[in-house]
Amino acid sequence: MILTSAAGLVATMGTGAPTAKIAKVAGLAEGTLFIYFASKDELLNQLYLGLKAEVGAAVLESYPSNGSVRERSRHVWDRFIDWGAAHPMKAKAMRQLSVSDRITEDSRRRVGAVFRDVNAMLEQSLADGVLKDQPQAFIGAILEALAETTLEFIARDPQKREQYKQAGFQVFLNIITK
Amino acid sequence: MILTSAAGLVATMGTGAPTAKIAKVAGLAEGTLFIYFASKDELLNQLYLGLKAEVGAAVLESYPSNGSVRERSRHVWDRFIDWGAAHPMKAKAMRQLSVSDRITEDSRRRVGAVFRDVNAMLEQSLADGVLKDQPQAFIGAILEALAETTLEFIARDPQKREQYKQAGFQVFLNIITK
Amino acid sequence: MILTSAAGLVATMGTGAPTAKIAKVAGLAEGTLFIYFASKDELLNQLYLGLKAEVGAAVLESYPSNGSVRERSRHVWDRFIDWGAAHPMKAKAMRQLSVSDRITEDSRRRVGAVFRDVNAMLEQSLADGVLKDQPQAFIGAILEALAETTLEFIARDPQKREQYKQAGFQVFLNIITK
Amino acid sequence: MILTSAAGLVATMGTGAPTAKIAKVAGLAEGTLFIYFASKDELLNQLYLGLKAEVGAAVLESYPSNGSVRERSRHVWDRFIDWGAAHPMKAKAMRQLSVSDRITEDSRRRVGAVFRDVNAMLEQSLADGVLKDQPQAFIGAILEALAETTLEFIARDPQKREQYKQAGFQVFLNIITK
DNA sequence: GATGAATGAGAATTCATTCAT
DNA sequence: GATGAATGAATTCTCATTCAT
Repeated sequence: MILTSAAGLVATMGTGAPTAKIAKVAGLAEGTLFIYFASKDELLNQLYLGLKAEVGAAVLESYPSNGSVRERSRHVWDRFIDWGAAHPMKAKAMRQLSVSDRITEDSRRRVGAVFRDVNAMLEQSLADGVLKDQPQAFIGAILEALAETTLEFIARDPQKREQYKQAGFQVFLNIITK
Repeated sequence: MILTSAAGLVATMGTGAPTAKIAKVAGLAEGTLFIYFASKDELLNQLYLGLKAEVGAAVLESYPSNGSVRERSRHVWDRFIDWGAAHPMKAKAMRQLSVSDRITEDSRRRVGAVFRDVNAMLEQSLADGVLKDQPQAFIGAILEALAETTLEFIARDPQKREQYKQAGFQVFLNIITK
Repeated sequence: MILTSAAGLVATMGTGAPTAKIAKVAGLAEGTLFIYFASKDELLNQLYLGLKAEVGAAVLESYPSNGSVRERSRHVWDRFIDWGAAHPMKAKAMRQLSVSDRITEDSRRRVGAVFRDVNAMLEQSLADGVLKDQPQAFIGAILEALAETTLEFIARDPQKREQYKQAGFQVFLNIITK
Repeated sequence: MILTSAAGLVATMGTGAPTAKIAKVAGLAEGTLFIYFASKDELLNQLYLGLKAEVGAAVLESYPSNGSVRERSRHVWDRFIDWGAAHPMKAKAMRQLSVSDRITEDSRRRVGAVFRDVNAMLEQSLADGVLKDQPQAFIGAILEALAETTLEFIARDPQKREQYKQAGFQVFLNIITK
């Protein structure tokens, strides 16, 4: 699949990864890629949206709607980290794409929509956290940065996965509650 | 100065900014750039190191060695954010460079050295924070991510600078203390 | 019909018009075009021949064989211009094809054959025109160039159609008679 | 020189001639061409303007301002045809460019300016020719088409050069005078 | 040291043509 | 016959790097 090989190459080479290489890794000829994506920018944006949607789905699956704040936070955090640890390339690609100027404002806005449910949950939980009066986008960005950093360290040293995961969660909980 | 114009262009165009353009903005001819830097990769790495050194210096200047944890944390945080808000281009360039595969492992290691003093301070402060048993690098990375995110939002909406700065600090304090 | 849509696209895009686009406008799939034409060059040549045949037929229809030189000239000229004004796309496509190196010598020769009858008529009329001793092909080419130029101006400013048509005819008559 | 080799290749291959081939024929590397011309379109337009300017200069040189209409017409015609016969590639390239949609309206307008002097001369001469009431642009286009056609035949059969030149002139004179 | 023209290896993209269905 | 996905060579353009002046 094109997006899968794109994720791998963007992870290691950044958004500068050649379309020809992406196609070849996907088992296709150079030109074939452009049947599915009108341009490299479109491919990059679709990749970004696809990855975000994937995390979103992973996080929301069997979400304990009636659990305590702690339970729900734990669920969100664990799912996010587990997904990232299981797909380190995708996680790294996501980081690269986040800072790229080739991702349009429109794409970034759509991602907000995908995470609306997650954010709604967070908002309730934030009742008395340190960030209670901040815009959701800011809180979301901080948590994302926290998760990405945690994943980066897990990727570097997979054996300490649980340790980092746990430590990250402490910070997470600290941020959204008290 | 070459590095200054490089920072500006890397901020807006990413690491793909042409050396020719960097040279021109610096008031030099294309080829002259390569008298000072053997290759673009070297320029990029020097830029990365230079920016990090600059933040490091800003953060450590008139550091209140004998202050309370809160005072010292506040100092570090405020200096970091103030520097970033005063030099949004440099801050953005730093973010671009952080995810680039053109920054060598060696450069990343050297940066650790630059921040040794900051980290040492943090370590003392961490006596009973949530991250007390985590490797310094992890803690440093989380704080860096937090600061970068905060700066990103300040850059987008400079009027809310103090609000974001304050909120970010709360998270910061929460992380390193209790 | 393939040739019809080809005419339209060659008119606007030149001979570089993609076969895929031609097929789509004709309501066919990309590959289907090559069932009817072995290659793009063949399509282009057939288009060229088809257009020339169409003009030839238009010009010869109800040709006043027994009329005076003036009457016959007038007939030829009016028919040519009327056809071109009625089918500006076809006329423009013809011009594009005329200068293209993808039209074979063979095709150009065949066109001569199509116009044999028109030329025969002209030859009689030339008894004492300025070009009386010139090769038919030269005379034909000059008249064609004259007609194409006239059509170009009519296409640009359709309101002055009759004015250009009349002026062009004066030149035409001047060339073939005295 | 780039424009010279471009003229040769556009003459034989049309505007589709690859920039890489143009550069190579000019004795340069592929990329070097783009130091002198920002894009292929710019190259094509400059070529067009250059060729037109060259003809313009050839035609106006030692123009007999005080001669009779016949003398001045003869001068213009002979110079044009001689130039074209001496530079068949340039003449053919000019024809290709004339029908190309890559030549901007602006370029075409500039050419009008270059030929202002020639046109001024023609206008005086037209006092009682068949085209006396037509717009200069139309007359100019017809004469250009006539000259191009004449050159085409000379290129095909250089031995008959004087014959075609003379015959073309008769038509020319017939058009602009009586 | 400084210059900037020249290089040529890529890069993204297009398109005629093929072929399995 | 018809389809349209797949191909990969060809095309325009970019850019790090070199080197004669």
